[in-house]
Amino acid sequence: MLSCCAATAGASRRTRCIACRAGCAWRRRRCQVSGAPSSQSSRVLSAELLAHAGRQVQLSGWLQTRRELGGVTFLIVRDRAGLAQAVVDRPDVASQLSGLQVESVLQLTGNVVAEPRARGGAELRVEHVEVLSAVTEAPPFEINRPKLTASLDVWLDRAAFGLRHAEKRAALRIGAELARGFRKALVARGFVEIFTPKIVGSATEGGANVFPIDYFGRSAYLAQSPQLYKQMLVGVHERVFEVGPVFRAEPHATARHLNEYTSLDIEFGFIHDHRDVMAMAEAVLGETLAGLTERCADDLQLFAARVPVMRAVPIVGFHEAQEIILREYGEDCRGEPDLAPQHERWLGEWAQRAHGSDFLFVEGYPTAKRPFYTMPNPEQPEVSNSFDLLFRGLELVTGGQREHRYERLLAVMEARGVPREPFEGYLDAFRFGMPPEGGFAVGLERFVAQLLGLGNVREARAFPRDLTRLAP
RNA sequence: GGAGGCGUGGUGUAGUGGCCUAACAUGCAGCCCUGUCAAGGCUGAGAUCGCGGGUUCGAAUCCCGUCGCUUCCGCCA
Repeated sequence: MLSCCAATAGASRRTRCIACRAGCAWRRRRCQVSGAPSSQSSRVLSAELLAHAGRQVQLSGWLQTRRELGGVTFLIVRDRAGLAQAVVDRPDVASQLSGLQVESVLQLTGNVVAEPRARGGAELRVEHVEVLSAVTEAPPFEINRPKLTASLDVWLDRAAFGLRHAEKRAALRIGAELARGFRKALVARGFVEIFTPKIVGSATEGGANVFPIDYFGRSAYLAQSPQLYKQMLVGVHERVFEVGPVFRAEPHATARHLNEYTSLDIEFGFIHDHRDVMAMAEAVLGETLAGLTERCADDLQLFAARVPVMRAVPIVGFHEAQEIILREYGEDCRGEPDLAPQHERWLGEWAQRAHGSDFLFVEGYPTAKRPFYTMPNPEQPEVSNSFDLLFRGLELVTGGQREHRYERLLAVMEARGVPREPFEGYLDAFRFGMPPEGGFAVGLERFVAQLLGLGNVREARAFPRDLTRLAP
């Protein structure tokens, strides 16, 4: 029952700890697992309990479960590293616990005993209890069960409490780990992390609606994408990425949309065409997923999640995709400028069946359906050098090559009726030298949701913003 | 913006014209229990069935309105 971080850290270093009392060989050193400095406390984490057998320690955490059997009471304590069992058989200690509900925060002192009957192989025989936070109100729903029974709406309204459930914690850790792995893979490839403004003066891309805000009396918007800024920064760093929030004001109410989500964005120069961007997406996301398997084994197991191997992802052209839908599923969407969600689900199913792949690249969407900065195919301008990456039938990534030629960019903007004035700052990037470039964006919460098989993206975000939910 | 589904103790569900004085599980409270690990046993409290109107001898149940939630579509990651 280890979290991602503690699992790997604990496996190789768990015996080194100054936290224990006299007799410990590692005294005066900093605990490598808990990070506790020698002067602070003698706290031991749940995952470290067995390594401290025979010693007196402090175990602190939330009271996850209490099982009273008359003369003996079992306490399951939760801390950041997992769960540990503590046993109370002294009436004076037991009386201190009366009236306390689950989630009370306790600091337990006692001896660690190796005990095969306890989960984790050891338990704490409690001699002293310090109540750090007494909870006397019965919780709104049960969070100490393997499955959370409360409905999405109910637990999200009490998210500060509901997120403590094992599956919710695990889903958030998976998201954190995906972001971490993404950063690591990109830094290794020479990308610089950037932080672009989330308050912007103009509604950049069009398409998606934006949230207007008041900016010292001027109208401004919450950024719907770092797109334009990351492109400008390609002119600065050549390779850039950002992990940050984006805001979409579309009034949609579906299981796959959020009005605020985390976008994993990259953009880089000196490419030949969008195929280079696809190759980068495959390499970076593949590496991110591979790291996840070893770092989050326990969390993944909670969901019985199968982590896909991302290698040689099949690529189909947009029109080819429509032909496949017609041939395999009998619906003729050829003429339509985009793929509907049902089409993407079919394509995901087909990719699994025909290629054994959880992923599918669809390239060459109609230029007219893509934003103005999209690079058209030089042979067929009505087809763009763009792509989507479907993950188990859901649009996870959008990317492509961008128009880097200043004069062409101006011409496209003119033809599409995009006003030049608000984009002068953007255009400077191209006026003063921009290599052929491209990039992509990944929806983090969608990634987590698809990976874990969550029914709703909202479950992949701590405090989701949707059509009606603005708090907590 | 459009379409469908669902609102019943704290939570999750059953009940879809009279058998409902509303059931079950879990949680909560009390009692019993020294090896539990979704602990077990006994007892108890807890819901005017989202709200308003209507049909009917009779409504949790049917109809209308309204509010809330949810899913799908449009759009997107």
